[in-house]
Amino acid sequence: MPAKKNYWLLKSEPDCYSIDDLQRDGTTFWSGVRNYQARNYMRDEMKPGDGVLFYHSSAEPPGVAGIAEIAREGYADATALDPKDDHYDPKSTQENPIWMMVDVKFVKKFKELIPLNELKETPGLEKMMVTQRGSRLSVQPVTEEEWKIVTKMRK
DNA sequence: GCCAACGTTGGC
DNA sequence: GCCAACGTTGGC
Repeated sequence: MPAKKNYWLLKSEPDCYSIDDLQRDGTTFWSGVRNYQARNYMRDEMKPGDGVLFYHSSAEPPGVAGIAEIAREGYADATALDPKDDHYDPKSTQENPIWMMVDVKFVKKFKELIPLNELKETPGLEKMMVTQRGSRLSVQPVTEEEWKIVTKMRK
């Protein structure tokens, strides 16, 4: 029996990497995550085919911009191994990587972004991590119920 | 630009 | 192992 599909919310600052960039690239490495909880999700729980809500953070307005999909399970984050990279971490090695990345594939861009405000007002999303005050985690699990609600909010 | 939240670091 | 200081995230 195939493993049950999981759902995620990935934050990106659109000034840095937006849904349009993902649409252009098709697939990208989700590198540079330097938080252990987020790392654990990527290393232990993400698998190809999982659904991704692509979230624009530090944007005006912040919100869910579209849908993507996990294309490759966690592997060593190359940016942690490169001394010239801003995200270089000397504690991480190819044999013993501390940080992980996954590959993410574009699925669709919503006709209109779903602003965080609207998520907060939508019944069923009260417990969603991103709607909680002070939620900073850049890789968040999303329940199947939340996924269904959010993905039905836009074309 | 401000500041709340919160993860990380380092002195003890 | 505690906890204050510090840095970062991210909404507003």
